Order: sequence, then structure tokens, then C-alpha cells
Amino acid sequence: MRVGEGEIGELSRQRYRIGEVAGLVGTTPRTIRYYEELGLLGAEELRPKGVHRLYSDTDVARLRDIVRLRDLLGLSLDELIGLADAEHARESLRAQWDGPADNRERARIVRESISLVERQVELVRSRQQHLDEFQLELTAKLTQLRRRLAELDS
Amino acid sequence: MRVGEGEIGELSRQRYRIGEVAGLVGTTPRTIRYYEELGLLGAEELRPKGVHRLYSDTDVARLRDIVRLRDLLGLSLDELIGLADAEHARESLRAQWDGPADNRERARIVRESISLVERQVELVRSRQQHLDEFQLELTAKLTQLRRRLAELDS
DNA sequence: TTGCTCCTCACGTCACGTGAGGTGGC
DNA sequence: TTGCTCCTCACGTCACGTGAGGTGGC
Repeated sequence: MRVGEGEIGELSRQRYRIGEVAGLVGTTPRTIRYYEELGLLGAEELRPKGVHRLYSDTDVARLRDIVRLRDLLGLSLDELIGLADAEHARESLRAQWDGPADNRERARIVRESISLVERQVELVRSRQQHLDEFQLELTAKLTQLRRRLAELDS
Repeated sequence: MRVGEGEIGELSRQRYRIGEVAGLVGTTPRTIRYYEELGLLGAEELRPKGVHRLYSDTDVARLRDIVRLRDLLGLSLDELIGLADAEHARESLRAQWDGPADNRERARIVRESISLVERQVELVRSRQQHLDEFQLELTAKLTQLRRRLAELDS
């Protein structure tokens, strides 16, 4: 988190306002503020009170992931904090990346990210299974009902 | 809802206590009471205050469906009320079934049930699609991370 | 009779929604 | 300068959780 920078060579250092971000990820400003309060987006960044919040592309990507985890897997925010640490790890990775070349440390961080993403994949799979079962029951119900209807119409 | 019955020929008129039901469907007594308060289980049945609640097999099946809809699709209780009316329709169907033979009315109820179940199937499908997309992104992330790790280890 | 589960308030909590009143940037 | 979006309290709401104190059935 370098301050007072303005170097050349930084592509797409786009900044978004909270309303834009909300629109991009499909949520509300209030929710984003709440997540910041909980520390879900990383350090509140010592923003002086009253000043408008600004978000980067990585912030947007992170929020999108969080919202998806929440909506698709139904995780509580407490559980989300654990999984969102994957992004935290990746950020510290990026910070490391430009620093001194400690490949051991870099590998450790990458492995940590991998295991977190693997856990997410597992959760998704489990969800899909439950949905598959549910769908089977529903279609069974449907054929049953249609059979009954056919009997009535005859 | 006949009272004071004890006829022969009624199979499995099993009655469950609220704690048993909670265990069977994977929720808590408090939640079941709350759903009854909202009318999700049909008429509160004029139960005198303080008397223990008793549930039938169909109540259990209904609750199981509600809980699944809630957990897998993330529906609000307001939305659930609409979908739970499928069960309501089926109950009135059953009531009709033993009554005078009005096949037209029966067919109407069955068609209504069908369309409600079809809506549920649609919701499930849409969920599955989103999960599929999410999983694709996650596995893409994974191969990316694994590649990076391989580079580091070399 | 003794436990265990049930009952009804009723307050607490989590994850935000919704104004109220005011300030800031294109 | 005028709107529009942003800001911070702060109270409301939805979907329950969690005791407190008491009653009921095997």
C-alpha cells in the first residue's frame, strides 16, 4: 500500500465509487460498507471519516467472489472471512512478488491459496450433489403428477 | 382434519414431537415454531395454548421440502410461502379425493401442483448453471496457481 | 416421583434495509 | 451553482438463537 505514488507503467489503476462497485457485483452500498466494517475487504485503510471510498479492480474481483460464495453456498460472513483469506494471501503474495526474491516464501503462499481454492471447489461439488438429488425427486414428483392428470382426463 | 377419530384402516398415522421433527428435517424446534407462526405449515389448527404440538408424516415431508428450498435455493420465507402453496394445493386435493367425484376440480388442482413443481425445477436448474460457471472459474484459478507453483519449484 | 422435552414470553443477534441530516466531487 | 452520489449515525427488519420460568407426558 504505497502512498503518494503516481508512477508510469501501472495499467488500469481504475478507481470505482461504492455505487459503481455495488452495481458491478450485484449488491448494495450498505452491504459493502458493512463488509468493510467486518474487515472482509482487508484493512480499512485509515480512511479519514467522511471521505468517499474508492475501490480498485482487485477490490471488485474480491467482492464478486465474496458475494458469489455467499449466494451460491449460503455461507455465513464468519465462514466467508476464512475463505476470503485466500485473497488476503494472494495479496501478500503480490506484495512479495516485487520484493526480494524469496521463492520459498512465495511457494508457501501459492500452496496456501491452492488449498483454499480447493476447499471452495469441494463446497461447490457438495452443493451440486444436493441439487442433483433434489432435482431427481422433483422430476419424480412431476411424472407422478402427470400420470395422475392423464388418468383424470381419460 | 377430523377430530376424535380412531378408525381402523389408517396406516402410519404416526405422530411426532417437535424435537423429533427438527432432528428428522435438520433444523431446530424454534425454527419450526417460527414457521408455524408465519403460517408456513397451514392453519395453526386451533391448538390450545400450552399444549404440545404433534406432527404427521405429511407435516414432516412438507417441512423437509421447505428447509431444502430455503437452504439450496436461498429463498426468503416470503418466497417460500408461494412455493409451499403447492403442498397446500395437494392437501386440498387429498381432501377432495375422498369427497364427491368432481374430476374437473381434481384435474385443476393437479395442474396447479404441476406448474409449481415445474417452477421449482427451473430454480434448481438455474442454480446448477451458476454453480457450474463458478466451478469452471475455480478450476481455472487452480491450474493457474499450480502452474505458478511449478515454476517456483523449478 | 423423577427427568426430559415441551411450552410461552421476551430479549439478543446476524446481515443487512431504510430513512434523516449533512457534505463532497463532476 | 445545481444535482447526484456519497457520508455517518441510528433505528427497523428478517430469521431465527438463547435463556428464564413454568407445565406436561412416558
